[in-house]
Amino acid sequence: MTRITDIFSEQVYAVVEQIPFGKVLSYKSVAILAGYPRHSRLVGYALRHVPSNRLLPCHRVVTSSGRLVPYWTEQKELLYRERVEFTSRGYYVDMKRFAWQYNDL
DNA sequence: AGGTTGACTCACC
DNA sequence: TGGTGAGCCAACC
Repeated sequence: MTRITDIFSEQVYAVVEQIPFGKVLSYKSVAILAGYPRHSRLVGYALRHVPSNRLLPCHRVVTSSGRLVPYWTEQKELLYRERVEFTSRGYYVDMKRFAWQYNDL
């Protein structure tokens, strides 16, 4: 297939695989690092369709405001296990402290 | 071929 | 905080 997301998805996966334990990245940042700055929505599409056999820490990808995936209750638990902390009301990841600073590479 | 749909983001209020 | 509306763009009817 020649769908753009086939190539795109591979690059997205490659980025997500590199997110360190205990850190998160926004869809937008993943899109930028994958080389497609305006395709944050497609990152969501790609991650929603990750093959089940593929081991990928996609729970470490959140919205730019730090929100979690709606209706994916397991995600918060996974992040808890990595000692990722949330804002007082618990709706947002504390991005100030837990967003991966990939600029340091 | 064209409208609808998002695991999105940003600006505003 | 929280809602809305516009911009985004390929997949999917």
